[in-house]
Amino acid sequence: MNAFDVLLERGFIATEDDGTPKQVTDMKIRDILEKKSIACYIGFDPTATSLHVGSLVQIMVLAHMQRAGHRPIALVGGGTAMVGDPSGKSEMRKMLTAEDIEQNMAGLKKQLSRFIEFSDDKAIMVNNADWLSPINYIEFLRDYGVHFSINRMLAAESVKLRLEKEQGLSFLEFNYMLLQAFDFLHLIKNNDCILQMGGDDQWGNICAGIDLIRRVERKTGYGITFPLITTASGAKMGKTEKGAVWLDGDLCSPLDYYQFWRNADDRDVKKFLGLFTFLPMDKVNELGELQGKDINEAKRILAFEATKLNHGEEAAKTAQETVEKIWSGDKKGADIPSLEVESSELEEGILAAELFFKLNLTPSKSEAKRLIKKGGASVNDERIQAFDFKITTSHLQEGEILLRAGKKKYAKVVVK
RNA sequence: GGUGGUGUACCCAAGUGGCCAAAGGGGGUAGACUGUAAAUCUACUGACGGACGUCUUCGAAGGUUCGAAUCCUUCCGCCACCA
Repeated sequence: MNAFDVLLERGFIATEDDGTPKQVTDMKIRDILEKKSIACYIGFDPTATSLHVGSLVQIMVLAHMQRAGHRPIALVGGGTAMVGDPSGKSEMRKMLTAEDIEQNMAGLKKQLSRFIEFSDDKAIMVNNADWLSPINYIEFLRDYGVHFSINRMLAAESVKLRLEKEQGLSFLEFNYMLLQAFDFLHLIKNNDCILQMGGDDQWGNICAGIDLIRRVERKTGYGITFPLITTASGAKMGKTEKGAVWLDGDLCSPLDYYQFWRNADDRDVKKFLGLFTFLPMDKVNELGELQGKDINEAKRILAFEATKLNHGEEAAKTAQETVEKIWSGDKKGADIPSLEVESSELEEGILAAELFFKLNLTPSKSEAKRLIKKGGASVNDERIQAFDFKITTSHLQEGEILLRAGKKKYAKVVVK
């Protein structure tokens, strides 16, 4: 099957009610993907040291492309990150220093490598700062500025939105579109990259690139965008204030990562299986049919597969075992966060709230006390009643003490 | 450059001298109910302290006042119109 149909089938590409694909600049791209091997790209912003699950759609798309025999290019917006994309944002983005960007890029490559094979240039990562930085303003205006129509740019949805809102739009941000268009032009010239993809907030930028390519190179570029994935409850995926679900294991442990998927909304399970695993579609459909509590089996598989992709099979197995041990009531030796304490300390008794805080079960001691008051904290699965409850050696069970915050977060204390 | 407006906690948004750690909503967390789901109901949601106490917070720095998010001064950011 060609890459286009794969993406379509797995739910990456939005469709009309009758099933015809939306957000594709030209359906010819389907035939092209069928008949030959091409290079395609997606841009990532190096705004943090880690990507989070919000970028996973883009990553998976590149991975599917590679599997179908195409060559993915991950473009890191090292140059454009210094400008800021107005698309979809109500605020101006903070600008980053070159050092920040450098550091972030390294993180991104590491993470992308888990999904995409970069060896032998089967995929490449490029930084648009390489060609954007040397640009000379006058030359750029003369050579490319002539090709951009302000009228057309103003009509772009992303720009229109900002103009309507009271935030307005600075000239700096307005230029983002030109730079991104230039990226595409650069890649089609130097890497034969004829396809750009991205989130659907990138539609206008992608079209601008295609336009520019037609005018300058007399070639045809193609674009496909993907709808923003929201959870069934309407929230943007993986972007909770406190816990953006990062791909980096240091920022979000494999265990938490596993649990994130395990706790997916019923209504999202089928969609997620298609988007975020490589399971064959008949398997996905089969799992998607499950109803009622049987759907937990599908979530189990989703969590495992998703974790495997990001953290590797070993980590996924460990996470799954740990979680299932805990839920089956067997908490001994589970691989959960732990803290060592001196036995003398424990003999005197340690404030439970203190331990909850130290084990990151709560962000502060106050929060821990609140949790206890709410009845959400327990020691060895017994609810703590008093906010100044002390934990002592009497709570030791086979050398450890199990702490639990809420239903799902566990940690343990062990004696040195 | 001129005029007017605006800057509040994770986000949106009230608040124009004390009753403001700051209404309301969203989000988040917890409890009940369940299927580690959803929906619903309830509670919590600055930090620290044995909960009535202290400290830090309302763009920044100063000032007036017994007392300021609220008044004054300067500065910074953003917005709109004019030029």
